[in-house]
Amino acid sequence: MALINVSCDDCPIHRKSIFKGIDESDMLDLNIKKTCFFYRRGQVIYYEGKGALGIYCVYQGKIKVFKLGSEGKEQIVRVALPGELLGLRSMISGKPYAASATALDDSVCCFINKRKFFQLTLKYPELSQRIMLTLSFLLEGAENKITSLAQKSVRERVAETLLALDETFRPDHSNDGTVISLSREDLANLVGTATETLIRLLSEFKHDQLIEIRGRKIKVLNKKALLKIGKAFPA
Amino acid sequence: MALINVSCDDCPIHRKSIFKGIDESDMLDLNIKKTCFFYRRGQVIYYEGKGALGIYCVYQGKIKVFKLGSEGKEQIVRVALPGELLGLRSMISGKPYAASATALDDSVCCFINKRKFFQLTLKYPELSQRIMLTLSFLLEGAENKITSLAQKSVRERVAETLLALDETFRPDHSNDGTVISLSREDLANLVGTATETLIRLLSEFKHDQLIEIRGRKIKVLNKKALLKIGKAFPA
DNA sequence: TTTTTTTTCTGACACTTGTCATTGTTGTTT
DNA sequence: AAACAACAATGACAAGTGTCAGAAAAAAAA
Repeated sequence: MALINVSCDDCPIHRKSIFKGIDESDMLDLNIKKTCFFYRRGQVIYYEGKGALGIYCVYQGKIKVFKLGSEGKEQIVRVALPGELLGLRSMISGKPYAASATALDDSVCCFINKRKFFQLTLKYPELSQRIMLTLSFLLEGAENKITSLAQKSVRERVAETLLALDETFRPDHSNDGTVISLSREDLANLVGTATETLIRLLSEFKHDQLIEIRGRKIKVLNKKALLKIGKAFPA
Repeated sequence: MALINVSCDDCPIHRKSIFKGIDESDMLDLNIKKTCFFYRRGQVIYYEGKGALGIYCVYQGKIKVFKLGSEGKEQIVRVALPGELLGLRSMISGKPYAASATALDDSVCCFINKRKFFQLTLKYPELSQRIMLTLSFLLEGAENKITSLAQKSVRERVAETLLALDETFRPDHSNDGTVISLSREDLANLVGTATETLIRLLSEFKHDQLIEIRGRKIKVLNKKALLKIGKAFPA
């Protein structure tokens, strides 16, 4: 982890982030007050159990947010991409982080102080509104995941997860060429299964030409078939 | 379902609900504008997929909030008790309900119009704050449930769920005498397992004197042992 | 009450999934 | 480049869990 300097002006997403619509002057101030960090793959942004002093805004890269189960196994709760916030819930509740966050790729995250953030919410009511929307969105995703974990087979969940990742990791507006690059262990921890089981199912999907595997890179070839296996509705 | 008239003054929880701190006059107005419904056990408050016109505030009873899986099986996402809100997320996001809600006991819920509600949030910023807290709380619960479903055995989850219900259903300040009264099917749908499996585990726990079963009523006898089985941390 | 329906419970069995052990492969370091 | 470490893949096996079928018990209706 190292300090780095990136400007909100260059931020690829700030016009789409929850900060859109903020005055020029406040944006400049935010730009100065924030602290940006560069994280190499595998490095930790924050640990479960630690106190939250503010939020992180993902500027670049991919961040996995996970909880540790009673046996020490990671359960990935979500993967955060540029423009998304980390630690929102803990900042709001004032309680310690309920999950840890580490970088899946080399990443940059900007830290925004709690006080600064709450100042902005006071000035911009639409910011509060957008936070509620963000939380609602996360909650909906979490409840879908609960239903999936409780009722679907691992096979179904793997198909579902591959499709979701294919969608999430897709570069803007590109129609093809999405490549999922995660360790098998991370993928398994996202699906909620043992690494070996995940690998077996990937092999099966590969054999059936539903996906293409090159090292740790996975490419979805047959969405329709995966949709059917995952018993999911088309996005 | 039938119209009924209950007053916020008599509301057993309004001093603890998110509406605490609202002016007398606004409270009176809310009291008039709200619509209260009485639901007999099993009756529906709202259906997944329908549009949300406002929120419901639980006044009395127990409400199960559930999603339907791809095979039509219910997954209970949470059980809402007096003072809690139903449909908050859909009202905020403006999207259709992502879950259905039905009464587990004879219950009373008060409906508050979307417009009225947003009026109040504009006047009382602390209300927005409390909504965010509520959403954060729900999200934390959901993420814990994800980890539990992904990593724990059914046996562990049954123990965990029994303890959680014992806590949730406990009458205020009473130290003993909590009785869980749910159908086996609902319990199974809460735990995320087949009804038969749940019943077998209940029989086992009963045999080991961890719980007492009288019809559909379950009483926790040995919390410590259940905690150990559930690999949970003491509340 | 008696009858009917619903719910709970038990048994048998198959199959999905996790665990352990081993080998092959990829990528990193010296 | 060789040596090493990390990761990916496969096999064998046991245990947990879901499904189906049917009996017992409880609740609801007549």
